[in-house]
Amino acid sequence: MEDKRLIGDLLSAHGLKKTPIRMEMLGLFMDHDFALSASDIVAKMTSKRDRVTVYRALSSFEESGILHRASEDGQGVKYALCGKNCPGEAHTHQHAHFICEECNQTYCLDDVKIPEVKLSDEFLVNRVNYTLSGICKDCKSLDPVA
Amino acid sequence: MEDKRLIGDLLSAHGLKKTPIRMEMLGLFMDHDFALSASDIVAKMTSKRDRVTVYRALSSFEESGILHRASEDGQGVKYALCGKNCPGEAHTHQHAHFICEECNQTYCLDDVKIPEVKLSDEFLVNRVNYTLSGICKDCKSLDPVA
DNA sequence: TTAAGTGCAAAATCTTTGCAAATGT
DNA sequence: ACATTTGCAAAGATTTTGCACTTAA
Repeated sequence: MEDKRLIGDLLSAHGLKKTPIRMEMLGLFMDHDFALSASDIVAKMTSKRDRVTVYRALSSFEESGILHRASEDGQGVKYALCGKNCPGEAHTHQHAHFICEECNQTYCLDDVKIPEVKLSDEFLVNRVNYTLSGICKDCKSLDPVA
Repeated sequence: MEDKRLIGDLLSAHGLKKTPIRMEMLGLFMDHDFALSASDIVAKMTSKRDRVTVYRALSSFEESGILHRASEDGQGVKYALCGKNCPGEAHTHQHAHFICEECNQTYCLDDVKIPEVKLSDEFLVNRVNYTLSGICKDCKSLDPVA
């Protein structure tokens, strides 16, 4: 992974320490184009780590704006890297997500803008979440049946 | 609640038994215009009931198409009644949901159609979930600050 | 009668909190 | 040095499973 410097910079830029665990965690997010849950991460980490540490790192990353909650499918919240579109604090993550029903992976569709709707003034809208689900490219090719 | 017959019919129509618990559960869903989690239901049930029974009834209702998963905010999946728009098995719940960040209640915006987007053909879309969040009418009136 | 639903006990997850020790800057 | 991060232990919450008992149809 040549992104090591990038990851380090990302951490420092947010006032976080470059510890092995956090470096590895962010590496995982960079290596996957879909969202990861705490459990996903623990499972993928080479060096065995404590779940608690992962939870706290995720919270920390979310607070710092490095990650955002991409989806909460079935059990467990999933996180994804904030792209360039993420406007600092105001986390109106204006892109859609796709969850594969087969492999349960969550993809960030960074290029798909969330269409707007107008709501009755009974509601004050702060955030929008647009999540599609179905079959992803990988599972489609494996599955002869549609 | 005069909907008793309605609820009973709903259960029979799906080949389910009209037990007191299930009747009461569906009554709760009819009495609220927002989604309920298993915990919400247990808390609201007059007669004290087992969580397990509630979980199993919810699964049963979801399978039958009486309820659908409306949102999964933070912890716990929430369910809502399927409206007339719900096309039987193919649960493309084409209406938006609103989650209040203050009281955590989930509203089904049955009248808000989900806008379509086109995805690359890498993805086969089966379902769409469009969830807005912010402050609901009740919390807005209580909160002088916006 | 008999399949569906219930209740209790128990376990598997997921997540949070507190505190002492270790680590990065 | 000092605030951050970690690890362990422990607890709370959510959800699932197994089995015997009850109940609606």
